[in-house]
Amino acid sequence: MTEPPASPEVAEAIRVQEQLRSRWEPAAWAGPAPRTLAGVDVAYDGTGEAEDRVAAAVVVLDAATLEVVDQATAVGTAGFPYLPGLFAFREVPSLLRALERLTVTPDVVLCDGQGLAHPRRFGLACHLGVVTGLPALGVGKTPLLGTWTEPGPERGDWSPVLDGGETVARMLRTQPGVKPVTVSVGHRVDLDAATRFVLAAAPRYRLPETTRLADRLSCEALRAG
DNA sequence: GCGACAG
DNA sequence: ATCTTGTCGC
Repeated sequence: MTEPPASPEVAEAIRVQEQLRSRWEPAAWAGPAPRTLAGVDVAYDGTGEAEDRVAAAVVVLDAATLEVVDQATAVGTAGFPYLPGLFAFREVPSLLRALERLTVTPDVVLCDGQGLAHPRRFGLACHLGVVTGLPALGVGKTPLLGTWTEPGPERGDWSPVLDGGETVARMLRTQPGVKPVTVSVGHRVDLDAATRFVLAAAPRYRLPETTRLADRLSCEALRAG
């Protein structure tokens, strides 16, 4: 309940986070299957300083064929240090600049990190979803918090991630016998829909193609820029 | 009090 | 996130 602010910047970030949270929309995915799925990721030069050089990338894929239909990048400075729980303040600014350079508006954004599976229920996927107004979900390699049991061994098997008595995410097996990923609600997408979208985007590998392509593009942009 | 801690 | 060789396997 209490969060001892380590600095004025941190206290302000937490305040902004709780302010944005009031604009969060939990609405279930009601529309037809998305036509496009976007993946976003950020590559870094340093190890967690506010001065680190960054390269943000967004890749838009056709949801049915997973072919790239658009992509964009933006290089700059992080502007905020890496602090668990305040990750969005490090990635969102440059991600917004990359998103502005797209020529198409994606139907759903798959973020590399958490959504509701966050200490204040407002991780990167919620934050980016709210500020862009786009449906968003979180797909992480490792959970930030919560407890869970090992999901079944088949692709599509999942188990709930609980925190404080509520389900905040799912550990989802995207490939048989491979370590599960963490899927959580971001904005305007429910957990069932988020699970479907992640599985659709990960037909071959553990991580969805959206994440893999955005990761590759961001690394290239960092080296080039 | 101590450790853990998305990328 | 990033630093990094070889190695096991389809």
